[in-house]
Amino acid sequence: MDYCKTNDGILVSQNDFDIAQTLDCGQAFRWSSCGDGSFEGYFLNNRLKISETGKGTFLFHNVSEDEYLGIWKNYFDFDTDYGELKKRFSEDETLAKACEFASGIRILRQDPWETLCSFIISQNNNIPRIKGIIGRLCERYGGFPSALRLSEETADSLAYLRSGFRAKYIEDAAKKIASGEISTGAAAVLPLEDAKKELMKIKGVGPKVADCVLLFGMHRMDAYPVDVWIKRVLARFYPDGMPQCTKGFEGAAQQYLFHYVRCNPGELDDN
DNA sequence: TTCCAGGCGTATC
DNA sequence: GATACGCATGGA
Repeated sequence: MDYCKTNDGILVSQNDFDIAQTLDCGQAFRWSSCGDGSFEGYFLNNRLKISETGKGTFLFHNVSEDEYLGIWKNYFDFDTDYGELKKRFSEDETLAKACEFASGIRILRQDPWETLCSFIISQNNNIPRIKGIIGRLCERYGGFPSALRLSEETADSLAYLRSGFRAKYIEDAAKKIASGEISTGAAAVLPLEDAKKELMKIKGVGPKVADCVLLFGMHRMDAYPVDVWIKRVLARFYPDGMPQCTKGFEGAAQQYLFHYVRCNPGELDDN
């Protein structure tokens, strides 16, 4: 048993997991630090406070056993062996450093629609402002709005978000998902390139956002988003593409690298 | 003031 | 298919 019930919630023993590294590495935008190492946030409309009470031991505050097993265990991807992944990745020198730098990153299993909407907002934007826009969105609707609810809006009625040119993209995404014209469920089982093409029928969804949705919202570990930071990593270390040891799990490797170079931009310098 | 931010749509060649 | 440029907003 890797968890037990306590009066305060569920206590979980888990390797290869760091709360801040996982929730604050640019894959999710609805979590905030409590300042003491704990984080509070949401998956859909399920609220959670999570703390590390000892090395490798985590408290899911005021969570029932059913909620832990039915929601959070899956959200944090506790059934995937990231130790094994990191072992494979570490055949590569740069990846070895990245995995060691933030060894507790896990790829969250987020909601496809929320992830789609969030990464549309993320384009040509910075993380604090992305969080601000999503925060205003959730405040307005008392939680992250469904595609159906948002499909009633227009770019003009979304002006309160102050999301700039992205408002018309949010409108298009909401309408295409709500109508069923685009189905994330259908895209999930397509070959990677076909799934990307399907998502890219939405205005404001290009290759990078599509990969983010596939990786962070549909857990397609073979999808790896190439943003400005990963472009720099590829140019500096992998001119011929991601190394062979990442095959099938390029997305996870990408996330270790992304976090590593964002925190250590000097590693990109030639020397 | 200017530059930049987990890009993309459009025009142009 | 490749490349250049504009885009809303706000923080550094």
